[in-house]
Amino acid sequence: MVSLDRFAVFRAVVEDGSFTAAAARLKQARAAVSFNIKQLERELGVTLLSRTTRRVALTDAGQRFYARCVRVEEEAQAAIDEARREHDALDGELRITSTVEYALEVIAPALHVFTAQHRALQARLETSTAHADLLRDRVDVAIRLGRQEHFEALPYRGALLATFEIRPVIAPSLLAASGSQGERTPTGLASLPWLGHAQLEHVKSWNATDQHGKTHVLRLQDPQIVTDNASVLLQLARQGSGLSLLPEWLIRRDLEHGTLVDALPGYHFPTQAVYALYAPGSHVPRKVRAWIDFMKEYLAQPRS
Amino acid sequence: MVSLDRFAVFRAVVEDGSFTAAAARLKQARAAVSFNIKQLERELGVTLLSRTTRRVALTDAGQRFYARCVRVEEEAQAAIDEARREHDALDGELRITSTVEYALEVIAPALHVFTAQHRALQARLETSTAHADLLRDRVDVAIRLGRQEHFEALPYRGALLATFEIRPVIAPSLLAASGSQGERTPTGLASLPWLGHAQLEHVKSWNATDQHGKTHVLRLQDPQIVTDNASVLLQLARQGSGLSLLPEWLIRRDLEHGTLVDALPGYHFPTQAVYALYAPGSHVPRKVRAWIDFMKEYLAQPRS
DNA sequence: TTCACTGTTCAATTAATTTTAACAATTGTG
DNA sequence: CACAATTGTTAAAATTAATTGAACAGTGAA
Repeated sequence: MVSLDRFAVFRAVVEDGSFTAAAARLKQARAAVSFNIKQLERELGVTLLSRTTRRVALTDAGQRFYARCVRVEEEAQAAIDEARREHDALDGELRITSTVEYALEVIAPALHVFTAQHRALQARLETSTAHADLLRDRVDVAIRLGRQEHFEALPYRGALLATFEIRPVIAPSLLAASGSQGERTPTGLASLPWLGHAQLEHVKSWNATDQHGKTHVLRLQDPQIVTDNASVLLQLARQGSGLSLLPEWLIRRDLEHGTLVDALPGYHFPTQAVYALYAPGSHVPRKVRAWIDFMKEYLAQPRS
Repeated sequence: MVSLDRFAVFRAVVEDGSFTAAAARLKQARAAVSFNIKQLERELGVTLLSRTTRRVALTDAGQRFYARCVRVEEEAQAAIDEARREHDALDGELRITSTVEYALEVIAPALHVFTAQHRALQARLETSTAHADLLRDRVDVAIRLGRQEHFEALPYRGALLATFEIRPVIAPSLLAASGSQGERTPTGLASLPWLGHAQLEHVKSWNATDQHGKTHVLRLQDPQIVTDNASVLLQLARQGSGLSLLPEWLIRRDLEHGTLVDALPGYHFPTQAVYALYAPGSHVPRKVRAWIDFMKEYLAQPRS
């Protein structure tokens, strides 16, 4: 009913003392100021400014209304400023979700560096297997792993942070004990026991590419053990329970320590993506942007 | 830059939980709500509502902004309500100006009755000879006396309260002492001493109309005494210093007491107007309207 | 799956605002 | 005292902005 936008015009007239001066300040034609004041008075049903062609004076009602106007405008400006400040702020809470394993192996160390750079930020890292509803759970960024195509269909915005490979790994003891005596070729692995991941159980073969770009199909037996937990899979692999395909970031230390060895060195497996998903909307909060940019850079440089 | 009118739309969405419900409450199309929210977010540069087609959720910034919005709207509503209340109120101050004589004889007794009817009103009656600038002096109503045409040119709005006559009066002693021995006719008065009013000094003749509607021209001598003050004129008349033309409201009691007598009973003089001038503007405060209406009624009934 | 319902988009319509220019009223200046 | 300058208002035109209605794509429940 009453347009609040005219408050600013009224305020300008009062403060500048004339319609002309107010128009100059507002960078509008005098007629526009006149129109707005008239409309405001009509909407209120009250005369705010007594005016002849030469003098403008506040009425009683106008006097009080002016004081109110100032307060309204101050409150409004505070609201606007706060929204923008919050948007541009590198403080407050940053809520992140990821899988347990990735959180443990990658996010946690990364967060250690990130929060050291931005001490005003409080990170809240939630690990969940279920894919959370970003909106319902008020999550700022969800780190998801998988094939790129898989995320492009989601109703979120996503940024590709990095890619990684799934590597076939095996305990040295199992490799030594196998009949093929350390033969690390596609055919040599076919007879080894296989540890399956629940989400990939149906995949009985993997495409591996050699140095020359030639594709080899690695056919697998039915797995003897299947689990949905990558950590369990890793543990089983360490124990020599079988050959397992695991993301490179999960097995980095085992490879360094020799507790696991690469079962097909020189061959490449299809890359997986690390995606950061965040709520749609044209304006991304600065802390979200900062975290994503940081992670891109962090994941680009090789880990020590 | 930022339109405050969209705050209400945002608030409705938050409170109703969906764009559709908000649109229903605001009696608008869903598209309008969508448009307004998008504009608001664009103007702020901040995403306030995370939304998929199925769920709407506040962002951090949106959460805080909502709280601010409520305050802004409350302040604005208070401003609007106060302005309207003040406009419709019969309290506060009512500032009136008039000439000293009219204030003394008419306004003061009238105000006595008026303020008794509206005890919350505080009247401030300022008597001034100079015609005040209504706007500069913040006068609500100026009571002015004179010819009707005189006020229609002013940049104020005016209401005709009443009309009155100027009467020629004379002290009985002077009338008795005059040669014509009480002859109260136009010709009989011509030789009497004349008391002039400064504003009317140049007028040497008056048109008087008898009962039959016939106009007589009353030719006067040069006045021996001239003053700009009606009270002084009255006092001089009482003393028998001369014949004087005075407004009927000023001489009412003198005529009753016989300290003055009408010099031309049965003849009529051109009527003068009592005008109430008030500040222009389409909306007249209720207290001003009440005072003017009261005065019209008050002046219409014969004084005791 | 299908269905009902969500928020968004688009083009067309409608409404609102702004401007330009002319005007009447008023003040200060020469 | 007339003149020029300036004020707020007005009217019509031009411009912008907002709103609508319909079609759409995504979502969740039966």
